[in-house]
Amino acid sequence: MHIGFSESDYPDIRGLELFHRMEDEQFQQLMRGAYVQNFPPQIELITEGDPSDFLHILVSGAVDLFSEWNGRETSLTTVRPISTFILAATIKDAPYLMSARTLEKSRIVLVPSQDVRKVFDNDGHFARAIVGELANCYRATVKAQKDIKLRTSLERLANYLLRQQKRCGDVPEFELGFEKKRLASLLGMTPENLSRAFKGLQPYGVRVNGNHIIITDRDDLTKFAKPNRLIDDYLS
Amino acid sequence: MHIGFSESDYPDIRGLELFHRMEDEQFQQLMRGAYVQNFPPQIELITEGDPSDFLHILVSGAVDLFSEWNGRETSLTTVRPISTFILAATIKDAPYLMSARTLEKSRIVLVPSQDVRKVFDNDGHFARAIVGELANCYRATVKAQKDIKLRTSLERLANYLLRQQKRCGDVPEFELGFEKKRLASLLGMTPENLSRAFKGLQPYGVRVNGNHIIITDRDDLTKFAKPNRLIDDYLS
DNA sequence: TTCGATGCTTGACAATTATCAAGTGGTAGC
DNA sequence: GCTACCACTTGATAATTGTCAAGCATCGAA
Repeated sequence: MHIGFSESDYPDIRGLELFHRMEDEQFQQLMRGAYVQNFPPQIELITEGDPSDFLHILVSGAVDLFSEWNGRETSLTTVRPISTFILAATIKDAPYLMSARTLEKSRIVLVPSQDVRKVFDNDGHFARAIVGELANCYRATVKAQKDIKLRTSLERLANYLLRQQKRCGDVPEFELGFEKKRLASLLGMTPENLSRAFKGLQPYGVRVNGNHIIITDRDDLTKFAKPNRLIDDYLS
Repeated sequence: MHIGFSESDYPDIRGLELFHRMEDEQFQQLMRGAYVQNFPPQIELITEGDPSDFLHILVSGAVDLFSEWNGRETSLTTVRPISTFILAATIKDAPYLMSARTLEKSRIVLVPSQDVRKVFDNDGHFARAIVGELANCYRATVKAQKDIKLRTSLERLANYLLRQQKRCGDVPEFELGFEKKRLASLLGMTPENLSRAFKGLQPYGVRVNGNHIIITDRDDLTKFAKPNRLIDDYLS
């Protein structure tokens, strides 16, 4: 499973906002201790509560961040390339708050947390870039909290569909980004409830066929969903 | 309402983790443009969606961060002295995601966001301190998300009581930190449901009299609440 | 091909939570 | 004192969501 670091990954990683403006020397230092692994699907990469030994950078594939308590489990977010995850735990040298598992075959760069903290202490550009990244993460979770506290599951699904539609280029037909089981977990509901929620959106012009979605009357759905930029916009 | 900056606030603010290690000159630059205001209770300081013109530092009093959507409202967190709020919006120069209102008479330092960003660009210590602060905020919201997605309202209340008990020094009798109406909102439930939830915890040794709580059998309550450090601990 | 596993759906039912309406008690202001 | 207001509670009811069980379809392995 373990593979030596390939320099072909360098440009992609260097291009990340997080590493873009840092000193070349510092970047090299980070990469020196780093290595790459390819993981098959459904591998648990991280278990919540463990010490954060590595900053993870997802180069390709997809990773689910989830959490468990008292026998229940919920998905909190999905990481897509190219981006880092569990940055906050790395910086704070604190235990992971979420577990992580691959959804697909994934290529992941592992940077020792110790190195990240060291470079963070020495490189102001890097520190500032981390601020940007953390602020984004923070604001994303605040939006997620608003979504779940202010909306019913039907409303959350409707807004998810509109967001996904936008991500797919505002076309009337598109694919659901996830397995329905996981979408349900992300939206904070059971698969059964999701199944019924799709039916509940039929009157608003939502047609479902497996993972294929057709939105026949976008205005109608929007009127129901009432999307809000302070909850649903990726930017800002 | 407006009062000129009093230097008596300096030491308190300087003592904040956020400002502690920054260059003295930079700190002075921040404070030069800052000013202090005293607000009565129930004043809306910030409206979500507005541009973030000031970093707020709560010197005394208490502030509620909340959000609205489609006629509904929910409290997301409470700020207590001495700490900053809406740091992420300030740094990103992005609109506020939450509104803020005073709960009590509050003394607040307002630092122009522009100045914060300028000093942030120049002072590596400040940038690093901001990282620490943001990471804390991020991890706090992740915990809140887990709390609400993995627990029923009864479980959330039970765990809140245990947290509050610990905050009050692990004594069997203590005061609820909030108006019940607000606590309900923080816990993501209606006041009626909270009222019934308190009754639901009676079998586990919870006695309520107004804002005064007595926990007669802490072990029993703990057995029910199943507190978890990855959700309920302030640190880590 | 068959088998078993898994994801999804559906129905029946139960638990949880919200809504609406009414009532209590306290408090601030007249 | 009284009155109006507000937080809180309680009961009745409804909406939402979850649980359990069963069935169907798909897929991959034997």
